[in-house]
Amino acid sequence: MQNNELPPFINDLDETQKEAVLCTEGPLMVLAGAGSGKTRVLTYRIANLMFNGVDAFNILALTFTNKAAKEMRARIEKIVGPDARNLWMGTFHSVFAKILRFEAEKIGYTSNFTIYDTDDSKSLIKTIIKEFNLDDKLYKPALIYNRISSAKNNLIAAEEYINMADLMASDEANGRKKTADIYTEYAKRCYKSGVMDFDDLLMNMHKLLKNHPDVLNKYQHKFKYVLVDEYQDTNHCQYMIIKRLVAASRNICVVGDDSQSIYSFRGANIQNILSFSRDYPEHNIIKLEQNYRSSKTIVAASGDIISHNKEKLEKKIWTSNPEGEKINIIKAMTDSEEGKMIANSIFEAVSNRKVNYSEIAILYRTNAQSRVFEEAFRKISIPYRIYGGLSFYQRKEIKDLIAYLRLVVNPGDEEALKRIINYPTRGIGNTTIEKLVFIANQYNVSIWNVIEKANHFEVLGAAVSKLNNFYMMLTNFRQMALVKDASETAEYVAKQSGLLKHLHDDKTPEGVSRFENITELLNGIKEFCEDDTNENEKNLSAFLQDVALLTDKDQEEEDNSPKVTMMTIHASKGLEFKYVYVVGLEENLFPSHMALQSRVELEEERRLFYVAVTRAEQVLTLSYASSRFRHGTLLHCDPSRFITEIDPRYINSTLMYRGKQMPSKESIFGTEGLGDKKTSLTKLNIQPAFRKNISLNTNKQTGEPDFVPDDLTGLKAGMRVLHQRFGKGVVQEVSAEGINSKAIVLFNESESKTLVLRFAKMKILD
DNA sequence: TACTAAGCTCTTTTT
DNA sequence: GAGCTTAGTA
Repeated sequence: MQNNELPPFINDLDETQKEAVLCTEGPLMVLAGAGSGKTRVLTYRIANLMFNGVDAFNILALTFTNKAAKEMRARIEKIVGPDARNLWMGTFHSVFAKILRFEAEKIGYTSNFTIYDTDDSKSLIKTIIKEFNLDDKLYKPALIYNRISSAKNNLIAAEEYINMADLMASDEANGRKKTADIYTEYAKRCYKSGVMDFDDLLMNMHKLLKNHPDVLNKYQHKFKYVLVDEYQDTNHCQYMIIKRLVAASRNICVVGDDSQSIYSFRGANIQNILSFSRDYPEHNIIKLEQNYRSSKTIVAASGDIISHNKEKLEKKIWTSNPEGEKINIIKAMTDSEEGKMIANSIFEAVSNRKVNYSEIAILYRTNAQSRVFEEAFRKISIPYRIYGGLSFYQRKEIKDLIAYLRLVVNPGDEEALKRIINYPTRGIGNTTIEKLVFIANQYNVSIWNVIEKANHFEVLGAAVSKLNNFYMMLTNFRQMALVKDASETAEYVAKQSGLLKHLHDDKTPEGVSRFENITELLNGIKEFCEDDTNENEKNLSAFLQDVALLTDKDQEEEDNSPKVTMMTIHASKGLEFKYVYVVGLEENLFPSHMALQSRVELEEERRLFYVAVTRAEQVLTLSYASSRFRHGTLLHCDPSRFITEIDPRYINSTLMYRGKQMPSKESIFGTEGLGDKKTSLTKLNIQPAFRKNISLNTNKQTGEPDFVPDDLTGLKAGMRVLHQRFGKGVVQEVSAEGINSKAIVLFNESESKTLVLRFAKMKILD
């Protein structure tokens, strides 16, 4: 660095933040508590490097989401100008994909490799399991995928897996001793197809640096300063790549918060942050402990929560913000009542307290929980936006066109080929495809190679001419791609493949929307080609790489009207809202029943709760339901243990209960209920017999559900009913109208049950 | 071969 | 509630 002047923008920072920005040389770990201005420090740090004469090309900043990278780049650009465009900034996956495409030949790929998403990977694994004649009940594709993924994240290649005694032993113990063979075949098939999965992008990057000293040397000198965001979420593979990259310069700055490590299921290793000091003995540690985001109450409550964890680094988070309101707790009878109560609470906040919809967020543990809130919000017209779930790029029609494009770039792409070889239908049925796969495996070539030589295989019979047509169509597309840009090629492919016509002919509402989505994708490709803010190439290959690594959160919102945000807690990381509702706080749901096996897992759930709570700036509301319809069964639920872990001093004593204010604290903190840590998963006895004759499918022609309980129209509180199993009862409350409505019914003057009307065969007596 | 209805299973979080 | 498989029909 040439000059040591202080940049003018430095005065925007507090003393510790300044320190973190100015300490540019050598290893630095910034432990940044929630709301402590972590992004600010990162952006200013990069700006300061550039201010002091470091070339943008020599700075590498790695993040976990595209959004974080994009935002940071925009903020830096505001400070230092357009030079910020030259920064190497992006997600681990996208930066490494870019480098790998450039260095592909070194590891036996071409720069036209395509990327398998999770679905593609699982589908291939499933195929392999079938080919191996293994029991797919034992060898579940998702399970094997996770096993392979975590091996890759730990830098264990297929050929090494067999030598890992502990892995092999645990596979053997689970009766899945062929896992190693599946991994080997999977890796072979991906390589043969010229394809990388998400984990390969990391593992191959590591392989590249490890086996090619010249390449390592090149990037070590290129990236003079390396910054890593959310360091607590890095896995072993990412950790090793970083370690190699900075070995020469040792200018590594990691920013993270061990209390917010919530991705261990994806291989994240909290040890990476806990042992930074051991890896870099000459390091500095700076702790950002002032929270600028939340009220004193919320900061104190969150500190309370995290103090229950054993594994953590010492931090004292404090704030000079006002005391703020106490935390509200909402207890509902059922999940749909929970939705209704929160909808009312939001309605109240917006109309009486002048809160904007966009300042409100609903956070939940699982995506499936969004449904009840959607229903409740729609009923009283609260605008909302759901993040996660099925994203644009996961829709069938989008994946179909993308599959065509992937095949154009890389005809070896097996999953893409299987997806569209007979879509729209062109008479190449399952039997033919099976034959193709069989031949391909026999000759150890790709399916595409077999199609190329289809004439040589008599077994293919009448299908040969159809395969020839398919081959010619695709060859035509490939030639097109050589001379035209991504946009024109895509349009041509959409038309000539028959995909566009096929969707156009479908006049059902879904069909129309599918057609619109394809049009939108084509527009998106056009924009990609016309976009001159990034320096990237505009060919199909570059576009596909972008798309493969895109997530729902990265999508631009077309309509900017204020909306309530709904998302999983995982997706909420890095965001903040004035009003936050953390919902579904029930034992076995949050903490998840999957995480109750060990202390370590429970601590991660607690960190997740910590993340949720610390998203809130001013008002925090926690809610739970005492019964919930989950996985096809109505369950009795106990409140989450996390609620009891908050000091009652921070909790509002006027509690909401079924829409009314309840003065008593005892109903929450009394003897029954919360204090009791025992979990119960009592199934209310809705016998399978009642579901026997009820099909959950909707009729495709009319869109109507197959079964509607005709006796129950107009069911209201006070009515006497006869239930097939429980006998006579009195309706206490009906939650909503329509097919999914639930009724609380009192049977035998004592036993109250919440019934989903769809499943409850009852008669109205009066 | 293509399509559909019915039946079965599984169900946390995601770059 | 969704995805997948199977069986049956066009």
